Amino acid sequence: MVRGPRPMPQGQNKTPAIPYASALNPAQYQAVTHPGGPLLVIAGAGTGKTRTLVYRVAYLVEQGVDPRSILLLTFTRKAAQEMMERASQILDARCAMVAGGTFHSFANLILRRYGSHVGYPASFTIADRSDAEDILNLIRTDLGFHKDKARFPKKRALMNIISRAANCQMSVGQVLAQEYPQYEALEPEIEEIARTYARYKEERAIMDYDDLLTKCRDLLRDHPPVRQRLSWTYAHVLIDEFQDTNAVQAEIGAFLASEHGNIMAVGDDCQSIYSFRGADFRNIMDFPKRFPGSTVITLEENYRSTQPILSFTNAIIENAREKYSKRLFTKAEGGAKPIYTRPPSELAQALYVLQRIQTHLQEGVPPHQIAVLFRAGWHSNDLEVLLGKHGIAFVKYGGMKFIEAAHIKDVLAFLKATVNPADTISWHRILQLLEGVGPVTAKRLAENVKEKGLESLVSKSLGKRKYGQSLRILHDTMTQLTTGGEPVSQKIEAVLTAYQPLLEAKYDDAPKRIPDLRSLQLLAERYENLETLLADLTLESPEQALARENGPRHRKDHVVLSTIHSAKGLEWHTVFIIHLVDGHLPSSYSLHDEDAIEEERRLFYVAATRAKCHLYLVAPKVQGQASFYSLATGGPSRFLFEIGRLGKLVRRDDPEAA
DNA sequence: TAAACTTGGTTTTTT
DNA sequence: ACCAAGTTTA
Repeated sequence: MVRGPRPMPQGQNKTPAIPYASALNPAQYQAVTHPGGPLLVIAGAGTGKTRTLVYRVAYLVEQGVDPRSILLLTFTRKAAQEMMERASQILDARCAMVAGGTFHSFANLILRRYGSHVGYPASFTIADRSDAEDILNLIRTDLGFHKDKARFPKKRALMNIISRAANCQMSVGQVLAQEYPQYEALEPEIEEIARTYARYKEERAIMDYDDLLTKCRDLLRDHPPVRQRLSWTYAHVLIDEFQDTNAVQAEIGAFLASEHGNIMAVGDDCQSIYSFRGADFRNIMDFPKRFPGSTVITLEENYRSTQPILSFTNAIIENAREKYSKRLFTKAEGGAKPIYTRPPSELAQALYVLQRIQTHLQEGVPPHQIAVLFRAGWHSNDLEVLLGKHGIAFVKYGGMKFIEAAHIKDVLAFLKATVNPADTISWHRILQLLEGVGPVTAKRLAENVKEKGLESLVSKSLGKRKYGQSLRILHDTMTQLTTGGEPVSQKIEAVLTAYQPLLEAKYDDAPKRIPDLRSLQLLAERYENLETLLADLTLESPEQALARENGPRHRKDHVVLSTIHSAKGLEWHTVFIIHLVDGHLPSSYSLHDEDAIEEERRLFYVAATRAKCHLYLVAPKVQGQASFYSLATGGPSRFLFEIGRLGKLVRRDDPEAA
């Protein structure tokens, strides 16, 4: 059963519908029309990386490859969606049938189907980061380590350690030695927590983000028939942002390509910014070793930025410790130098940005072509308030999310528990909403439900407790939800009815939260199946899903605020980089580690290369004494100092005069 | 045993 | 500013 590339009726016309040679430069053309076999495209910022992938998809489809057998793995689902849309525009609707998404969403799909091979039922639930941390916290308390004399890591640190071990393929001991020397003495205890955590999830059909990747890898590695079948299903594997994939993701890609070798990876070593998730920019260099016979193509012509911006970004990356193989150029001439400014305070910074945004809007720059970028979610707090006061609409990417709000998590816990009654961490959350039920009771009841089923909630001994009545109501709701076959929207309705009184009892600001529940309900109406809804909400930020839902028209009236990480792959006419101060960018956590500083520099590079026409570099003077929360030294970022010709590359702007 | 309150320690980026 | 742990009260 050979199911490799095969001709489709529509694809047999001999003259291509798309003039590839004139639409692409020679390097892009070579990548797009590559005959097959492993291909690595090193694509500098703004060199048409997305364009190349889009045309590659169209080319393959036009050649007669079944679109469903093309797998396009990207960093966000939005990116995959947009590429498929663009490919559909240049060729035809067949391109929308390409299988695309993130590694996590792909792994989710595969594991729903083949999970039994690695010990999971199709109805497993996914624990997002905070669920996973809650599980670790339960285990930590259970094992009693917090009572020890030495300070024991908190749930957040535990999660970081365990996740790093999974992503970097290391043992807990190795992670501790490398990254957390202060906890090295606690290795046996932390190991025990990690083991208990793994067992906890397996027994309850729960996966965390890392499990999706590692279990998918295990499935492909340990089950050759499944691997062969999937490899033939996906006859062409395309991976975007390859510099930010980690070892597990790279293995998944390799297994998928194992039968045919048609793997195309696109990335830029200078833009690797996810080492905290186990990505190593050196991986991209290993591609030709891993796939013998690889073709390597480098894209160096930049189509995004003006020459002054490009000169500046080239100067940033020139100071990287490892020298890179490419130098970007543009044929375009003219353009303004980046503007560097030093507002006297953080508030003055927000005011400056506000005024500049207003000016550009008056000049006719569309709001969605203006972006403000920063290192950490809270860096935009001042600006958000100010923009709100002046009636400038904005969307924010990164930072606190819709799905992380407590009331949304509550509702999702109800839904997860109906899909997977063994999901004790969701039950734990639900039960504590009831008056008179705290952590101890919740834990006991949750374990009872897992062992003995829903009926254990209405046993005689519990009926006498003061929360007996609430338990009966909960039991009835959940029984109805697990047995009834009604559509998703009705199930949500039932959950909201049960949850509303609990919400009102728990939160003083309940009226403010109710609209969010309606949004959730609206979002859910499109789904036929609860598992899919839950997986989508956990694997893609609803902000992005909603933005897509409301269409481009909605997005166009909003200025964009974004963390630099979330700005990956995007571009804007005008870009502000704020908090360009030592301690913020580079972040103070990175200052003691050379590799970490290198990554912060790449982060700055990614931010600056997002700009097409205008780039603002804003380094506020930090006022007041540094508290625990603001560790900035107040000096402008070292990355500015190290650029020797800074004075020639940027124009200074005196905010006092503005 | 839950809930309300005090105190002391921590700190980012994302699927 | 937030979270965990300890203390007090009901």
